[in-house]
Amino acid sequence: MRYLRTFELIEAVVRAGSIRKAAEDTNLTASALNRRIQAFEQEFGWPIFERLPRGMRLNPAGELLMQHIRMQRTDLARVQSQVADLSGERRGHVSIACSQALLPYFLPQQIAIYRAQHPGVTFSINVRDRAQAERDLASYSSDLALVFEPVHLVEFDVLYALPQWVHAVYPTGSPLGETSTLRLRDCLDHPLVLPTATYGVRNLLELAATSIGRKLVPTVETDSFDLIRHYVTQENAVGFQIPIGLKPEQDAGFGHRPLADRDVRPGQLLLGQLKGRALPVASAKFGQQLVAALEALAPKQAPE
Amino acid sequence: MRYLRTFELIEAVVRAGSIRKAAEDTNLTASALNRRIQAFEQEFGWPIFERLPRGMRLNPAGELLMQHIRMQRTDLARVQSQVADLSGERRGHVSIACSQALLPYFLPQQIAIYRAQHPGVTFSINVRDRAQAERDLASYSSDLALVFEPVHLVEFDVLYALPQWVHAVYPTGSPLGETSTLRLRDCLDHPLVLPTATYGVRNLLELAATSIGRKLVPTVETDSFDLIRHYVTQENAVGFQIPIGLKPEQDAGFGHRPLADRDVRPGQLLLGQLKGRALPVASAKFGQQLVAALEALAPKQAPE
DNA sequence: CTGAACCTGTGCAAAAATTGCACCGCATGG
DNA sequence: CCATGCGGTGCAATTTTTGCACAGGTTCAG
Repeated sequence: MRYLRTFELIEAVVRAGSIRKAAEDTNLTASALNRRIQAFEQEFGWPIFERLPRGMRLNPAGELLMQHIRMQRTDLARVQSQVADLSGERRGHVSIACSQALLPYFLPQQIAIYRAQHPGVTFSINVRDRAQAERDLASYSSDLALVFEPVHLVEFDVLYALPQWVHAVYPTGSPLGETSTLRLRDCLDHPLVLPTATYGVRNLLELAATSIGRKLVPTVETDSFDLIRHYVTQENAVGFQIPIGLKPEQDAGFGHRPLADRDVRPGQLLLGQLKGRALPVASAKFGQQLVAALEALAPKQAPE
Repeated sequence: MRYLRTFELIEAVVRAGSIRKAAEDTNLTASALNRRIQAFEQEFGWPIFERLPRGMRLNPAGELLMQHIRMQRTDLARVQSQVADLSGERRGHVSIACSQALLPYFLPQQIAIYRAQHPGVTFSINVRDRAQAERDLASYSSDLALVFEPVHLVEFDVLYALPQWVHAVYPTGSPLGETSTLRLRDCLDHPLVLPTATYGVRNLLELAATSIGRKLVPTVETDSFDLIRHYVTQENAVGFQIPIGLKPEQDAGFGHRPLADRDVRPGQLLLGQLKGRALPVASAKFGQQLVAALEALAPKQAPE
């Protein structure tokens, strides 16, 4: 959009940190770019950049303006998407900030279902921990967030909350698969493969361990859920995940089952958006589909 | 703002209804304006105007866009006002859609108080009936609304609700001033000076009259509260108003007192804004002052 | 202390976009 | 049926934006 050029240039300067670098990125001369920034500041009424000997940095006024710019851009996208929708064709783009657990089965399936009906819609999936996901929403860089046990919840509008019991993952044939109920203390006798502290599963486990007077000593600590799943088969270890990231049936090589309710409280997988924001049509509709899909998942996943 | 020029031009065309007329208003040639509109439509991706033999009219896509334009413009104003505020000086503009009853005493006083502290802030006061006031908020043409008994209340965020008992206004010396409690039936024996049906006071009175099996037959019906006040002294008539528009003490020529609670239910004077909208600093602060002022008014105005 | 490497900012001419003018085709309404 | 008012277009004039060269300043390494 031509009339948004000034905003693009401002953003380029913010990103690059100096006019000269931004000028390269935007295929302009530093002088031309410089004058556009100056012209804008004059119209706006206040400087929006601090001039430092090493470049430019947003001042508080500029920060406020940037928020407006981001908001205004995404709102224009929303309008365009609504217009496209009333022209019959649904086009558009859905961006989701989500937890790793959604990657193997849930999201690929849901996206495929949606795209079967609306092939014009594209997706971007950004893997974020729960804190980053909320920041993504706030900066309008994602439309939807699907995360486990988010932290702040301010400015977060919950569209659906799905309870998720933490599952233990163990190699096939492990004694952990035998007992009538799986207790946390039984797991702690095995080598532990744990997610790092930024993850909700780890948090729930730490709480649970503390309350039975034990400590979690991870043999392997990782931010890859994939690694957790695959490591347990190597060393008769035990890993932990939420069931939405696992196949319902036992997989070749490893099995999984929920930990006892009284040991580890269930967490919540939350689908949400930025509070008060009107989403583009495609994102809103995909959100609705996700709600329906999560709803269908809800009762079945309660432990026996 | 230079970069908003395209939007201004679009708005001009919408207002004027044709490119040629809009061209005059904007000091442009029809051809230049025409090409800017066409260029925008191409960038936007869809036409936003219907070409009629007699001019241009927004199509549905255009309506959506206009909403975005209005929103974006007022949000920019908000940002500028916030920036001004963090520069220490408070500048800005407050626009209020309000009922007539606020004009004689309440608003002038409140505005004066506010301006004493912030002389840089200007005001526009738009007298609107309750339905219009809400439309004003929705189209971003007013920041705040202060109205009696609004109708829809969707998209309306209530900042404060002040109960208001309908008062009868009568000439000094009228028997209506004598009784221990003022009943509606006593008023109905006098010639009635009533506001038109768009007003909340009329609405409350109609409801009350119906419930005691009477009908309101106005001698004078008007949309001027001023006329109501002044007419009663001419013909020993009785008018009705809410107390916020009346001096607490009896005025020269006429008196007023609340109608009995059981006859006419009290209405609500509502201060509100558009739901979910972030107001400019000046408007937000003035809103806070109004809330405080209304709060201070609340207990004293309950009838004995 | 010095010179290279950054940075923002400015005068001026070249390039690009916008505009005004004249005009076309078309529907409408007296 | 013709005058009027409408949106749209080719082309030249005009305004705006840009690139180039360069000024003035700070930082940092040697």
